Amino acid sequence: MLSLAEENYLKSIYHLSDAGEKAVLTNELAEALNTKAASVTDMVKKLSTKEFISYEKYYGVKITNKGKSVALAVIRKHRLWETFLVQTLGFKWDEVHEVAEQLEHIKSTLLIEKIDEFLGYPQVDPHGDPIPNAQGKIKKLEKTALKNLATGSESTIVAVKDSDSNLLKYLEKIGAKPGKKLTVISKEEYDGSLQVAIESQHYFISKEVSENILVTL
Amino acid sequence: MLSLAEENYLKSIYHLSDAGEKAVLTNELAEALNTKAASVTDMVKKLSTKEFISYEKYYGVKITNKGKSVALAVIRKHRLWETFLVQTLGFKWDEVHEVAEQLEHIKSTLLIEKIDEFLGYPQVDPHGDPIPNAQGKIKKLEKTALKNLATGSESTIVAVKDSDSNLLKYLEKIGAKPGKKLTVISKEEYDGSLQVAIESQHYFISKEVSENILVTL
DNA sequence: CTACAAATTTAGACTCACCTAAAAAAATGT
DNA sequence: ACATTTTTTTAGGTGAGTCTAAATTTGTAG
Repeated sequence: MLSLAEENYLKSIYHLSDAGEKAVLTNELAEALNTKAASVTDMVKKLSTKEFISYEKYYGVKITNKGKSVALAVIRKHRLWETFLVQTLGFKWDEVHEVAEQLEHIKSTLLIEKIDEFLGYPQVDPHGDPIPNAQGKIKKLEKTALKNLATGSESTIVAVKDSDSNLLKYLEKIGAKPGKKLTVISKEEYDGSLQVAIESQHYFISKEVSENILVTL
Repeated sequence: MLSLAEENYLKSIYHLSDAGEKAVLTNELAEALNTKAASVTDMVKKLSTKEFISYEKYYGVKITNKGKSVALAVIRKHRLWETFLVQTLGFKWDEVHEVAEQLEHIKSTLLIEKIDEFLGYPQVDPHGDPIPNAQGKIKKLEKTALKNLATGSESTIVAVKDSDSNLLKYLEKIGAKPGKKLTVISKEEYDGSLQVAIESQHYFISKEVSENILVTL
């Protein structure tokens, strides 16, 4: 059974390596985990002998498939808990991270499968990040800012980048929640604002706001 | 901030001392916490200097008010999580303990208050144990086995003692769930069986079953 | 190519929570 | 009352995960 620290290292390595694409350096990891390089070296040796990563002195670490599957399980739990906190308990999505960091380490496959079921098998968390399935498969979706869309294009809201609570309230009011469909009616060249339709209601959206809404086609 | 181990010690001390009534001995604690007496002595010294308990060599420990409030906060979380697991996620109440042992250590007052609200401020957990409020006050209720009731008395089901899944299924079928009202219609002296009404339906209940249903007047 | 800077590793130490074995105190039986 | 048993404490040690300071390796600029 992996310790809390080991799980956190693997999660960070997974993220910093872009899902295992590139190697991760000691200092990057130390920074991400709020610890010192010397501590990272120690832990990295341990994870290496356990074959969750491969480690070459002075060249950084690469995550193995074994390591990836641990990382993805933790990420799955993190994102499901975040979704639960927001959808079920009414947390604002900028309040959930810290708690989810704790909940992601609860050991019980039954629990997380029940939460998944209870939430109706969501595909993305409240930040719009995809939730790995029980086998660790991620369905990755192309996210782009609303402002990049062409006139006439249809898309689905996936997340909001900023966590300003005025913005959140405004979006709440116009029904711009993750999952909602959205069509770009027109764009104003001179100020970057645009007109959109959400459930056949039309709204004007400023350039600033349109940069903070993430959508998928 | 208290460590996981410290919280577990305080919780055990609280329980073993009958809510702080009597002193707890080193060996009792070692047994309850699955550890060795020598380890208990160490920890008990630490908790004592932090004033969560008072400790007198060879005479055991007594929990202080400060210690009680920590213990009650942990117990509150444990019981709310158990209630959540059973009521919301459909766990059987004999499957929840291990997971709740982990969840009770999640640090977030907001989270536990939201869970409490979501559950509708339950008074007892699925085992019929009372849930302390946010201030640590426990409303204790007189529990007794159904078999002890006199003919004609009305009561509310509070919990089921046994965790036999056939029993649980049977009780499910006749609607004998915690919270349900129940009236004793008649008692048979020769075999201890009794007839009860649950929501104006009448059922025969054997002596064995009546020993496993806990009620409150 | 060499000297310096930056990144990384090693060495040694700390805290936490646990352990075993031995010593000490308290409880018990006759 | 005293010897034996039981309980508890002390002493010393372990592993996990962290730290600082020093040593080493790698990268870079002239």
